[in-house]
This record gives sequence, C-alpha cells and structure tokens, in this order.
Amino acid sequence: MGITKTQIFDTEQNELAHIFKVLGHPARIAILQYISQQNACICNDLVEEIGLAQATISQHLRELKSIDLLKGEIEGKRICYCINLIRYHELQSIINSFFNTIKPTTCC
Amino acid sequence: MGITKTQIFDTEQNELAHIFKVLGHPARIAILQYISQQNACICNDLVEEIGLAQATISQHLRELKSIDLLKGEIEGKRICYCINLIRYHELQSIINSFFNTIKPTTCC
DNA sequence: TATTATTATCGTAATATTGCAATATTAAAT
DNA sequence: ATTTAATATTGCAATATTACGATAATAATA
Repeated sequence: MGITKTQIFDTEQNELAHIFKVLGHPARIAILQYISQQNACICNDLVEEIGLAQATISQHLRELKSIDLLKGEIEGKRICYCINLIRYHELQSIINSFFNTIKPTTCC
Repeated sequence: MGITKTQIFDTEQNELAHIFKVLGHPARIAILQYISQQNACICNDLVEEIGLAQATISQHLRELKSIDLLKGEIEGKRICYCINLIRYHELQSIINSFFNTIKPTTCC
C-alpha cells in the first residue's frame, strides 16, 4: 500500500487533487509569491530568498511546472520563470467550480 | 531529510499549504463531493461509495476535519458529517486572496 | 446486560515526498 | 576551446502518506 488508488477516481478528481497537491507545500507557495513580487525571476535568487538548497528549489519548480502554472524562458545562461497567465485563470476557475460543486447545504 | 522545513516559512504560508495539501487527494475530493450531494452523510455510505476500506475513509475524514471543512455530529451510533458552511466560505476567501497575491504580471 | 452496528484507532507494509550533496548539462564569456 | 555561472538531474537518507486488517470504543437495541 502507500499508493493512491487513482483508478477508482475519475480524471477530474485526480487532476484537481494533483493541482491542490502541488500547491500544498509552503516552499511552492513562497516561490509563487516571490516570483509574482519580482515580476521576473531566476532560480538562484530563490535559493537565497527561500533558504533551501538549489537542488530542492529546482525540484519544487518542476512540480509547479507540472501543473503548468510556471513557464520558463531561457535567458542567457539563466532561466526566467514566470507565472502562466492563461493557466493561472484556468486554475482559479477550476478551483472555484470545485467549490461550487461542494456548496454546503443545511444539514447539521 | 524528508521533513518539510516549516520554520523557514511564515504561518500564513504554512497554513495555506496545509489547506491545499488536505484537498490534494482524490479520495478527499470525492468525499466532499459525495457529502455535498447527499446533504447528509454517514461514513459507512462512503466506504461503499468510494471503494476504500473503512479505516482509510476514517483517516481521510480526519484530514478534512483538520482544516475544519467537515464538522460531524453524533447521531445515534452514526456520525453525520457535514460541510462547515462558515469554514467553507473562509477557505474560499483564503484561496482567492492567495491567487490575488500571485497575480501574474507581464514578463515572459 | 449482551448484542449489534458504526466509527475510530493502532500497527504495519508499501510507496511518496522532502531535502541535500555530488554531478551533469547548458550557454555565455573569456 | 576553456572557463564560468546557472540550472537540472541523480542518488540517497529521513520522514510522511496511503491503505488495510485487526481491534477498540461507542451507543442504540434486544
């Protein structure tokens, strides 16, 4: 065991869970906030800013790329990571419609 | 290693990450959707509905309780789990303001 | 009080995640 | 072509998560 039984859930549930999971780490929250503050960003800044090893930051960036929230452009020997505007709105809407599907009704 | 360095992040970042993390499992998504569909709910229904062992469902319910999204009332030998209306709105607003803090700006 | 039904907890196995050092890769600059 | 600087990948150790069977706890009912 230890493995999530994705087969018993539908694609939407799995995708939504994956989005939440990626957002579910304080380093990734901090990375997003920092990038958005800077308007431009390079990984090395993050290493100093966040205080995790370069390899760890790189790993977190990959997670964020897995939900397409970050896009990176090569800029010389650096990479400029930015928040993907289109995906940003998409994710917001996916999350909002999830909240609408679980709208609480009066019970207890 | 293997342990998240919560000390280097602030309380808001840690709490937000925890909220996302709890929502980051398809079983918990499915549980919330089912409870909201039923308007009332008992754990045993969930076991049949979701297809995970009773112990596993109980564990997932505890996770959802950890962010206060579910409240349970004892109802005879059963427990009626419901979505906590106040917290539901609170979480929506926490998540929305997070998205506002990472509003993408034009860069790349 | 004993039984039954329902949910919680414990213990454990399997897998995933986090974090880092070491190394590889990549591309600009010398 | 070398060197340098920045990021990615690999390998590994420590911890966390997921899942389940077994068992405990709880409360209604017989």
